Amino acid sequence: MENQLNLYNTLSRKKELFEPINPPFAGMYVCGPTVYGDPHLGHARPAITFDLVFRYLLHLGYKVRYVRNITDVGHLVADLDEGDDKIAVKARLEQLEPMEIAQYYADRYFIFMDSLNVKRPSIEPRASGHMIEQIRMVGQILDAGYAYVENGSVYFDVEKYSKTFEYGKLSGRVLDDLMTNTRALEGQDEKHHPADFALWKKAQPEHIMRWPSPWSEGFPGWHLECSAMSTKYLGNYFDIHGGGMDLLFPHHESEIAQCQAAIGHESVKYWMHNNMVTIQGQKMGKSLGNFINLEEFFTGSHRLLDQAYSPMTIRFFILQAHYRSTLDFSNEALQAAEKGLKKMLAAYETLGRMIAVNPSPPTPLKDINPSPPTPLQGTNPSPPTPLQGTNPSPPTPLPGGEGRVALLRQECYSAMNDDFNSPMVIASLFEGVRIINSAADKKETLSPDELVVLKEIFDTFLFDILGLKDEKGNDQRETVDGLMQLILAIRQKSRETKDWGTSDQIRDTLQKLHITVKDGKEGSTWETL
RNA sequence: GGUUUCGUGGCCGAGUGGUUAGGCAGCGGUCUGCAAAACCGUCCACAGCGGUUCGACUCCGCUCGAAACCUCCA
Repeated sequence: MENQLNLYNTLSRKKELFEPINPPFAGMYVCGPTVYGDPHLGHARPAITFDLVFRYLLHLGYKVRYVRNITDVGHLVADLDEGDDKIAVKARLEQLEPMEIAQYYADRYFIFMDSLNVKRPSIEPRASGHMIEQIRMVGQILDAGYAYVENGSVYFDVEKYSKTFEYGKLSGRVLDDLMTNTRALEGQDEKHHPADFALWKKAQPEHIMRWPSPWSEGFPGWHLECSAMSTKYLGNYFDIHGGGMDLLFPHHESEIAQCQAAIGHESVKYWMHNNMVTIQGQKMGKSLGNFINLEEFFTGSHRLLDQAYSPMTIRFFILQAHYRSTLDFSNEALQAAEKGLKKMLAAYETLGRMIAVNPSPPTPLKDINPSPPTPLQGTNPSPPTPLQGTNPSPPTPLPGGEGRVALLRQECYSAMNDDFNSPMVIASLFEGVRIINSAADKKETLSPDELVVLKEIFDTFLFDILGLKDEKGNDQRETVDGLMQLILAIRQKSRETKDWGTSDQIRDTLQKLHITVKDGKEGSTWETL
């Protein structure tokens, strides 16, 4: 009962019990990037948010098909004197094929998302590769009578649609307001109603991205690709559709209308939206000069950044806030996240040493090392546990799960089941950190079984579900570890003879190599920065 | 102007009608050859004004402020 997943459905504005349409399968579609520029913070948040959802659904045992599109056709440009395509504009500026631009930035997107340990979705379809599907959907909407052709372009008839259906139900818009508040835009006189939107646009002569269609040489409208590709890969009715809150209107609103018109019913059961990112309380925008892309975060090469922040610091920071809250980036906040994550990972290492010293009876350990990002995933990634009907229960707990340690695990599940509350999970894990460190200090005792359960909790939640990982290189780990044991043994000897000169020289030299020696009651340990 | 989401301590951020969030920073201790790390304790709070209630930070209303969308963007 308590282990049932609840998620916030934007459509109902309530948390709802997650009941997949076809268990054990779960389908999720998320609006991906328009690949005409380098990935920035605004790309990281939805990617990580829905990566968390993806990972948790997998953990619960669902067979998840996660579809995230690549928009390589581009959207219309802001200054509408042109009505141009973003990718096309960039292509003209840089004297490149549009597809060359799209390929370059798609590759960049993948690289940066990989570094953030975002799992690759099951399918990443491209808009340009689904022209046939989009054209067919335009035809379906025309056949249903909810669109009209004007001068080679096709528009969705919002006014007619709203006589039968509720256009605006997702975003809370009222059509009358839209009518009065929509700006009269140049070149839009083909529309019968200001709220109508394009399904197909006839290309002007200067347009370089164009495809043939029954109506004109042109390109698909803004919202069509998501409707066409989501239903193609997930069926006419699927579980979750996600994206940023900024897409609520008009994008997702129009998707609902398109599917209703083309298919005869809505296609999405649960709508999920992540909130936005601000930088020092301000919106992030190119015009404000506070637009920081991910490469600049990772290298620290932006005037607003005091230092570089690693991908895992960014990820941890994003997960420390609930996905439906706005998130404010500042150096102070990022540095706090960096330290917190380091403390967490250090405790995990401590835990590993305690288990090595204190072996428990032969209990099978699973996933000793957090798995690196899976290179490629099939359409149906295999779940970690057997399926158990509509509401799979979490994996069978290891023995020894009693008292505070078992409580921790329960808290983690409760938090995740309450609309993916990752900040609560992290708070619980920090309680685990406290327990581990206290035990290491001999201020508390942990049974071998408890140690194993703690490790299982960290492996499951910190690494598998939150998707964090230790960024320290593992290449020559054993060699370095052996060398360090030797060095620390020599230093220990010099300390026993009160040869502080030697012992301090070792410590200080190691510090210069970014290795910190930590002296404790039971001897010394070390860690890298 | 409209729609939506918010306003929590020095900073970031959870949560709840009456009971400790958590992280970072600060302060006091323990430990230490010195330090670091770690542990323990501790200070600082719920934008403002009304209302409902035995009791509100939590519910309702208003005010002020912020962000997103309404126009390209996550």
